[in-house]
Amino acid sequence: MAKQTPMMQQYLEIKAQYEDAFLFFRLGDFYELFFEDAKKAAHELEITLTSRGGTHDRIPMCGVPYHSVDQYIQQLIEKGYKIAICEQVEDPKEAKGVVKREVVKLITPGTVMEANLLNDKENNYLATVADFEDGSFGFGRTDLSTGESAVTLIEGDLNDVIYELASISAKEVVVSEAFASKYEDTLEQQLNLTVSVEEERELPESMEGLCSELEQSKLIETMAPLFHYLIKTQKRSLDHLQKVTYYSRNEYLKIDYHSKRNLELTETIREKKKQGSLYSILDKTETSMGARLLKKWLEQPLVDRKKITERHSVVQSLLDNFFIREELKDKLKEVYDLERLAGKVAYGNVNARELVMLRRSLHQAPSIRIM
DNA sequence: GTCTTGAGGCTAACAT
DNA sequence: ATGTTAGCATCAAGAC
Repeated sequence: MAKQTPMMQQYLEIKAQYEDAFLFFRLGDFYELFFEDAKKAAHELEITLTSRGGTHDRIPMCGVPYHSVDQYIQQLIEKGYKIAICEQVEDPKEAKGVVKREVVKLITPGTVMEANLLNDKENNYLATVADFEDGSFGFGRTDLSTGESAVTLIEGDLNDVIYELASISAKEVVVSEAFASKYEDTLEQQLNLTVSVEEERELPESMEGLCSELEQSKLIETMAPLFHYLIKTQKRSLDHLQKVTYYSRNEYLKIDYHSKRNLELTETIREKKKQGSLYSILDKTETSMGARLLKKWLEQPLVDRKKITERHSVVQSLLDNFFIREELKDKLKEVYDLERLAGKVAYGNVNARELVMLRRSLHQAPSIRIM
């Protein structure tokens, strides 16, 4: 390969660390992509592929201005790609030679934090699968935007794993290299999700507290790679993550994929539209948190009689008490997405408008609690 | 409405 | 040797 300019050397060094992601390389007012990234991105995003350099050996390039980068990120995330955002980390006026640059965050389908890329009414799950020597699987999930995590064991085959991944609509799954080489194609094609590899299997010290309620070592081993992946990709505070909860797959009714589709619980069969689904008819929720909970209830019906009765009696008491119900509705209208707001605060990318939303929401909390 | 320009880094090519 | 300039993705603001 021909000798590169200083900036291209810098680019290649950084790119080598993020082989599996599009590297958005900040250059002045633009994020630029080079080489194969440029060719692929130009094709996916339908933008012009150009080049830079001299008259010979020009380097393929495409780019977008910083103020409209979000829409392009969104397109790539929706297609399941990962993106590394590389910023200029010193003042160009002070810099001698090329300005220092660093990857400041990795955006992947399962770790998106930007509100405009997330659907309010749906969780955005990053899953993880561990395969144990006895043939069983560990299955875990985290929604980075709300901070919730849950884990279970699967005594079954790969189809049961696929069922679990499909039932939470996981966007991305963290697995070992060995697992990926065996099943990556199946997972990507059947479930349309992004597969990420993480080898580290020891639980990070900073995450021990989150796993304090897990009693079996298999459960902790399942979650460890997922937490490593989060630390590696996010480069930020993960303080808003809540304790990992254990659930048994027997708590919920198993509905096979085809039945679920035919019941049109959350989307219609032919158009995959929400409108017309059972969920869209039942959804009278006032908050995003409520909408996500309702969806969970529909997709994972309870089987334990006692729990079902409990849930019914709560619903019944609200049905019977018109005034309390209406008052509660009014108060909840003032409540914004607390789960995700908390995440943004811990994460350090909260803005003023969102802080005002947080204040209004918390203001309602005491009176709601009394009811 | 349509056309032109500049936004900010970096570099190749041309000018002194 | 050192200095100046043209170009280069898209988008929004300004000119017409």
